[in-house]
Amino acid sequence: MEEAIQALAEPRRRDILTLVFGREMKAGDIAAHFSVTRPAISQHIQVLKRAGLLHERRQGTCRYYRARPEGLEDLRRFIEQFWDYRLQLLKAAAEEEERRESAR
Amino acid sequence: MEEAIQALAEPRRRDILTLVFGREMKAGDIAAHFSVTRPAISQHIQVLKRAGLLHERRQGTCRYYRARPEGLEDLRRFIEQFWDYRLQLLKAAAEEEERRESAR
DNA sequence: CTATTTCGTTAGTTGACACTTACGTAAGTC
DNA sequence: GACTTACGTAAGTGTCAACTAACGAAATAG
Repeated sequence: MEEAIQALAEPRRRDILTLVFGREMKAGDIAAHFSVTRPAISQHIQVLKRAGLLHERRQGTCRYYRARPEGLEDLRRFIEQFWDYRLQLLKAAAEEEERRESAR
Repeated sequence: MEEAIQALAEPRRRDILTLVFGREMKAGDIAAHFSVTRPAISQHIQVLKRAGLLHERRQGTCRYYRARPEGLEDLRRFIEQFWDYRLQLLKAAAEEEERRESAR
């Protein structure tokens, strides 16, 4: 999870991930979407790959990438843990409200 | 969301958030849990607060903090979007498997 | 009012990281 | 073999952020 959240903390890497979400793209085509140089994007891709957030498929000299949602599993659990607590708070607040309603 | 994910990218800030998850704690007591200096923790707390991830309550000279799950809403949506896609892929794979089963 | 406690804030330093330029590599094409 | 295409990698640079030490502020105790 450490690597995944570090990878997502960079806005451009989130953009890359969104770009290859649900469809494969060549490294060069990905880089073409950004204003920074191609090596910069290549380095971002390596970070995402190392974090388990990208899947690579090689064909000839090209490398195709697509998002790999499984890499988000741990981070998702971390977030969801807090979110469930929020729902629990909301439920408790609603019940409190109901008690006050019926007490009138 | 930008501020939230930046805040969570730092391991110590995640530790702080976990520490005040479901219970209030004084700033000093939070700092006592870590090996770095108190000002360092204080700065982390400010980052978390600015990101909307912490709630502050002042009483006398003390400041009590607790996790504020609502601050995770946007980030949660971002993660969940990819996760839903994963479930969709799994479902498609299962149906494919079923088709091959019944075709035998 | 002075002293103490509990904090936040500022200044300065160090390390990490995103970037560019230059180079290396692997798979075709002629 | 030499050339091209589509990449990754290495070296060097500037920026930002996490930290410590020193200081400031606000509430309370005596």
